[in-house]
Amino acid sequence: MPPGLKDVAARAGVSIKTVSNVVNGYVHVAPETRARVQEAIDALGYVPNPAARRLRGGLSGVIALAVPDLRSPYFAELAGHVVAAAAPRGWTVLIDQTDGRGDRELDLVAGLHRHAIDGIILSPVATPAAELTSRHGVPSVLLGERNSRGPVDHVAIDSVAAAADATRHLLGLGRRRIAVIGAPDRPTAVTRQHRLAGYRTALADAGIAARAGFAVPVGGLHRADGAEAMARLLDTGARPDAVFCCTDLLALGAIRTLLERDIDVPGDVAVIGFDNIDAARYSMPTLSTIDPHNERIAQIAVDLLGERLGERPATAPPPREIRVEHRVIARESTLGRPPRRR
Amino acid sequence: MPPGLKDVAARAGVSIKTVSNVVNGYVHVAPETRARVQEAIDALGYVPNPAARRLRGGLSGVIALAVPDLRSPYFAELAGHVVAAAAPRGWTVLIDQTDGRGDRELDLVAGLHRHAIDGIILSPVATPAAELTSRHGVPSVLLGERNSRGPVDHVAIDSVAAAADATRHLLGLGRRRIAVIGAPDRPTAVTRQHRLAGYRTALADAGIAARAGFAVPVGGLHRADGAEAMARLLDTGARPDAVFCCTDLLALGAIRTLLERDIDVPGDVAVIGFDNIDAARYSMPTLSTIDPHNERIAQIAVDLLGERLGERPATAPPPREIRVEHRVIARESTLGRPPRRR
DNA sequence: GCTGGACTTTACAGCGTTGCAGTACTTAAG
DNA sequence: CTTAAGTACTGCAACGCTGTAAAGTCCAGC
Repeated sequence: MPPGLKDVAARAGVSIKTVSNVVNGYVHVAPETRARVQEAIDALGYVPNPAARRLRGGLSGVIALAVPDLRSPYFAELAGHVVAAAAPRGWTVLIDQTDGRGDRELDLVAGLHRHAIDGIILSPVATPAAELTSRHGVPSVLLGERNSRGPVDHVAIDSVAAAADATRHLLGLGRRRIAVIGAPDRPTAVTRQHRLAGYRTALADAGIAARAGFAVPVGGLHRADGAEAMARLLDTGARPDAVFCCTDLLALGAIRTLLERDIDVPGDVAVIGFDNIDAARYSMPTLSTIDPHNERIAQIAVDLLGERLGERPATAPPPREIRVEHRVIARESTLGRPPRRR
Repeated sequence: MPPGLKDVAARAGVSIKTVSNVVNGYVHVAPETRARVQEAIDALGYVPNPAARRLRGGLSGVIALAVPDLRSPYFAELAGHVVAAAAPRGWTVLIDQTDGRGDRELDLVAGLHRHAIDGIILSPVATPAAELTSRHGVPSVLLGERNSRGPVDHVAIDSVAAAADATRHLLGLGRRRIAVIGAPDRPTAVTRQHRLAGYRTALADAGIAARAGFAVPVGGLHRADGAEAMARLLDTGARPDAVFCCTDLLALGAIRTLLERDIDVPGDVAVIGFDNIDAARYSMPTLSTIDPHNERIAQIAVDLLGERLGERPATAPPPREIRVEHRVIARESTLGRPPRRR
């Protein structure tokens, strides 16, 4: 049985509360007493019991992160950043996989784990922000694109503008027959709707009419979906000279199809993705993309939670909307490879 | 303030304990009473407080998973499988990133979060199994290759045999000048030592002498390390006709360097990796590799924890060693591309 | 010496839950 | 009719911790 304050107190010859005071850094403890207590703590290997602290009304030091699927690199990297950002505060992160299911997202924000966690960072894909109320809920931060203001804090890039920037990058290279892979296949796919909107905006601004069949919907966001969508596009006889893919994974799949058919990237078709996952830096060719600064987003999300935890619910300021800058990262899949060496 | 048993009891007109009995499925509750209590639970949105349960000596429904870094696809995918395997049991997973630091690994097994979690699944990279004692620790399961029996349950493939199989696959294709990328750069890198040993065994069995300089050490296991190691190998003037890489990420980096130098894969150099991460199925060329059946490993690890949680510590059986079958997955990076179509 | 104040330590209650012990009733067995 | 066994429910205590209140200690200043 692990030791508690009781055991430490007995060993140090003081009251339970004095040990508690030492553990919590209360100032009015005699140095000599503090030393004796500390010695007992070390000797017994005492660790405070967060369950008891939590029960007492305190914080547990655990926050939740809800993502659709860790097996997707984008969310895995995001999760890694969140865990890393939480560590310096002594927080650990509990992971929920929502599988993109709206009911799971709602349950979580409604407070499914409310007793176990101090706050939740949610990367929702299926639920409109306005519906994400937190009844008995815990402090929440939403990540990613949302089309309406919700009742909780929100951190994201301007997804429409980013998609437009990606498209303009292709336009700037002289491409005019620009397709898009990853059009939404259902109305709840908010993120993809934004990206499609940005694509359309950029084309319209350049005075280019949208071509029928150049917006290819996908059923999922996996490499396989990108590969399959690209094949479908080519099989219609379409011959784009550039493709904007709504995620890097789609782009990597699309490139795979292009190369299999001996279509040069970027010679024949330039490809740009979105997310700047790690794999984009090492693919062949390396993938141009939009960098949403996930590390910064993770840090801000953790900081926002940190602020909320320090607030009285009564005096809490209204939900905040934080906009993070994105940037276009131009790599080989649009610029081409540098001169070869051997 | 979220409702507790007290509130539910008041609403249903029964005692606190009866509500507790309903929540826990105690059999001797009259159907009519049960229905009334259930109605109150639903109306108030009652959720049991795991902190209180835990304090009372019960289980919290939270397990920990310790991995070096979620931003590495191998561990991210593993984590995804663990979270998915835990979900049907109603467990949530708390993620610790150890950064490959032995002290963190030791702290965790020693019971750093002992009060918050019911068990821990650890994927250690820096600590010999024998040192992973759990003093006040919680039920633990170790994943991955270990060179000595430890005091806790352990699930892994036979890493030496798997590396030998990978090397034999290259030998079977007629390759004789086989290099290895990812030799350990320090003695604690147990996993890589095993894989190097398997490589050497296979070569020796085939009567091939090890060449000096054909075992390239790496400082990390990232794509960049693989790319850099491959460049280093080629810059020495070595001309291998095959490379066994200790991880898929190293292999993808190595392939990147080869292609940049116009060395055909697998025409000039066949490459095989290890891990079967998702990216290996979609790289260009697709990557041959060893599949360690991570999904199965995750499932077994969760099941082992489940068994341990149901046991009295006194009657607990001794640590188990579970061996999972691996298999060689031959793809384009060793077999070549199928005929092209357009 | 006495008062007041700062410093140091302590007792107690209660957070939400469940194991245990126990009460009150009902039914079956002897 | 008595006893035993079973069913339905309840009350209490304790898990480990910390906020509050309060008690005890010490010393400066009058």
